[in-house]
Amino acid sequence: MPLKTSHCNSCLFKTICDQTIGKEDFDDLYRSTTFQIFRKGEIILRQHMKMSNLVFLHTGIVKFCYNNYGKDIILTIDKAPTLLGLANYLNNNVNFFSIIAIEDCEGCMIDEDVFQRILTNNPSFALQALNSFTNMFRQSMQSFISLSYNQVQGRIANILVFLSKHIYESSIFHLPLTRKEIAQFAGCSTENVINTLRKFDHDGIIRINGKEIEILDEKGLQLVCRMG
Amino acid sequence: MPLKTSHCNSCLFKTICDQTIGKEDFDDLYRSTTFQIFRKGEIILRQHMKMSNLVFLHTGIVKFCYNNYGKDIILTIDKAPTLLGLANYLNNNVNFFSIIAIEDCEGCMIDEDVFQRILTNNPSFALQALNSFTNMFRQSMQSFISLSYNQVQGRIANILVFLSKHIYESSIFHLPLTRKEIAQFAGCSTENVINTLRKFDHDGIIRINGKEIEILDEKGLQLVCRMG
DNA sequence: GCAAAAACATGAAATATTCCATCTTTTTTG
DNA sequence: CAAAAAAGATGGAATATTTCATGTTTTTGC
Repeated sequence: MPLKTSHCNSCLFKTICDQTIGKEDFDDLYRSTTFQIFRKGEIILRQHMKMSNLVFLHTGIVKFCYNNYGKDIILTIDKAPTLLGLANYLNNNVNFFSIIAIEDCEGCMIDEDVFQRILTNNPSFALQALNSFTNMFRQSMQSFISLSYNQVQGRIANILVFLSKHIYESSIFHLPLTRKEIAQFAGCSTENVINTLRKFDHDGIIRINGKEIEILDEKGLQLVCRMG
Repeated sequence: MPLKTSHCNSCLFKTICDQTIGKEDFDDLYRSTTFQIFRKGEIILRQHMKMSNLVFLHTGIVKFCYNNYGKDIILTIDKAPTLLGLANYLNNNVNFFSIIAIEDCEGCMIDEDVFQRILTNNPSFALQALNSFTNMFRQSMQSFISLSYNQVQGRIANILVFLSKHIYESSIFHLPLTRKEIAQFAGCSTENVINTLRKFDHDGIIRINGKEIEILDEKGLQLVCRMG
């Protein structure tokens, strides 16, 4: 595995581990990992499957998908660097949702048994993991609130702000999702997404050029998040 | 504190602690707790406040409330016995949401510093706490999905099933919430709640008598949860 | 590069939902 | 206990949203 070795010295996960677990524990973990490339659309973790891995994502963007009686919905979106599978791991190892690459990704598969042993032996590592989980929980909660108690305009505005702030950290970005996927994220019809984006464009809040989106009036968009 | 002492031998929280932390740690915890009664409507933990307590709820039912720009929404409902404040504790001690008694409650306030020390020293206790947190997360996730991707009928059906299965464990129960609160839970207007409940009654799925609700056709209700 | 598929787009009809006005019933409070 | 307040209920108008039908553009796979 030449790829694995070439990355390992500068790996962020290693940096975190260096601060929280001993060299021996890390070497254990290291031996258990395998480097992996996921192509756009590939399933990294599959809903309902028993899993024996966590994945530390080095590069790329993923979506958290839940299939509800045949209907796909998107719970949230996350980007590297991040540890994937923690919520599932805590759910008796049964994947509560699927995690799917929405652009090409690189990650290291971490053996679940080794992870568990380290978690149990290193409170500070466990606390770090807990913290990461809490952040995801908070993010989900925000989506939850936006989705439940806003109308479609507000939900889509929230999604745009989320993508801009948390995923791309830029006011201009290339949409990684189709209109249909945004609809699955916003919990509305595809047509409604198209019309709403177009309306935002007409109102001068954003500028659309195919999948390229630029937020022109952030204050205006924030207003729609609250009021819409 | 006579009330405190009289309960402590049979306390569930003590039973859990006995399995995961040593006597010395528990005595520490014990000395830090104070017994407290919360009347219906009282705020147990207040959103945005820095808190220095967790609460182990012995009896009663509570709602998790989030105030979003002046609009109150209900995230979920929980009943004793349960540990309250874990999500907030993990969120840098800043209360992410409020927890409010919807009927009279009894609980023990647990000092946050003592809790933290025990959490750090006892991996199995931490894992237990983590597990409790995961359950709450899963519950929130279910609400989230129901709320986002169902229409009002489905959401209200889900709420009825949730109250019946997880809170009252009976097909007949006394609604602890007003129609307005159900609306805050379901993310819709009060009128819509009233009409929908009435429709369920007309359809013979439930029977309403004021705040008394009986689920007559559970299969039918489950169907509405999925399709509605 | 071309054919097929998927994504994007638009408008109109059907449906769901809220908002508002008004009334009755129940609960709270002094 | 009576008055006031809150909750529950109802109907209609206004608004939001979906569904469907249809056409255009872009992407995908051989």
